[in-house]
Amino acid sequence: MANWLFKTEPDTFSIDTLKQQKVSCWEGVRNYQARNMMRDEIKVGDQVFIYHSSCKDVGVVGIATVVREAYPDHFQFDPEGPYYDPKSDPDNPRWVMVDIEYRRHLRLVSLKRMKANPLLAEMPLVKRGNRLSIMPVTDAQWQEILQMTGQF
DNA sequence: GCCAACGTTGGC
DNA sequence: GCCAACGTTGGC
Repeated sequence: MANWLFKTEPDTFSIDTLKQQKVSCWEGVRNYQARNMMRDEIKVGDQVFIYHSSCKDVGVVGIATVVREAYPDHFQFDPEGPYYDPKSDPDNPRWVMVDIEYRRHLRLVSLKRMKANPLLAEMPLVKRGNRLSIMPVTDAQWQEILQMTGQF
């Protein structure tokens, strides 16, 4: 079983939204590296840290689990929507999404604290300029971040 | 296939 | 709102 971190802008979709919906698709990923991870590696039962970006309290805010593996992201075919990709072929969709289920909130683990923790130095998240919206998290990193919440 | 221009991401 | 860093695009 693997662990992941998914970034989201809470103004668009937050951990609270996910809690309300319980299960949600993770649409709108338009980056090949992130897509490949969804398509090839993310499995049902994998654990996911939800991370809030571009907001006041940037950091890890909760946990979800994967409940459905990669399937075509239909938002790529909606010309009215923000995730439209005119170059994607309906017979061979370019973009996929997975479904995740809300598990729990966590006490915020801020990006600032993660950057200051040597044990997390290898996370793509804390490396300068990294913009991956989906990234793998090692077991050690997962445990360390849980520890940093002070809840466990 | 190179690479400059451009658009986007995302922390601050 | 600024701007550095990155990915993508498109001319050649």
